[in-house]
Amino acid sequence: MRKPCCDKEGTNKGAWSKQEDQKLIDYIRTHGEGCWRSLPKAAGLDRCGKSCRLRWINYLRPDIKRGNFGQDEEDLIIKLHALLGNRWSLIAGRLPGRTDNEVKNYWNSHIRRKLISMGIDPKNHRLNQIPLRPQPKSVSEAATSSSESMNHESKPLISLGNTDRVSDAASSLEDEMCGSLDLNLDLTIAFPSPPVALVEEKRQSSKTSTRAEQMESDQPVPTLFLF
DNA sequence: AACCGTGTCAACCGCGGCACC
DNA sequence: GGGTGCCGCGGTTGACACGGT
Repeated sequence: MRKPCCDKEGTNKGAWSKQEDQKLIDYIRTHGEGCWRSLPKAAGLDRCGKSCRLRWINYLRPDIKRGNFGQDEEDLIIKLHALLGNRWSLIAGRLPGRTDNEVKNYWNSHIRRKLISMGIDPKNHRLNQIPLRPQPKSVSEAATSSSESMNHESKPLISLGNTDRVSDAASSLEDEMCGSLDLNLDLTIAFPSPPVALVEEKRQSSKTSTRAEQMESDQPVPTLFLF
């Protein structure tokens, strides 16, 4: 029997106050991330470690990019979702400054609806009915239709079956890569907006590194990688 | 102005994976 | 090899905002 992640009694829940945010920020600035379980006590917060981690990652981290998603970001999400399924953390890893939660929310509230209205099944990116608007005009619509065209005929880009499980997506991805799909997609996790010093350090070392490593470190915009 | 339906998004919950002993 | 603890992920919930009637 798994123990609950924290003592549910005596821990705050719900929205974070400014004071709580400040405590968390101060603590992480001083001690760095990690040890989430012991962090709340050390930082003087009546929260469980998970809650602290989530708050930091999704909201307080200094490199978070807030605000609306750009068209290029939306296109990228659609393409990555077609390849990876609901692996939001991997998708978010390709969108600097975006969190998995934000990507997931944006997908569920905007993109999913959009695809459905176009007659596209958001689970497998397959055209499952006559689109309401016959001639797509926006970039994302074009992106989606290009996914279709990349995919020869109307075969789903990823065959997710009934469950939309990620392992299926991953194996299908492998199949696709072995097949004729010519996408140069590196799926290793990229840290969103690493500290400048780190980037510089990596740049220096990349002079002697392999081409793959160079590509990994020199990717300012994910779309460069994809397309 | 009040009510209701819908959309959005921050936060929670439970589970799986991994590391350590 | 099995048990335990922690972290991270994805699904879900619930509060709030907003627009329509």
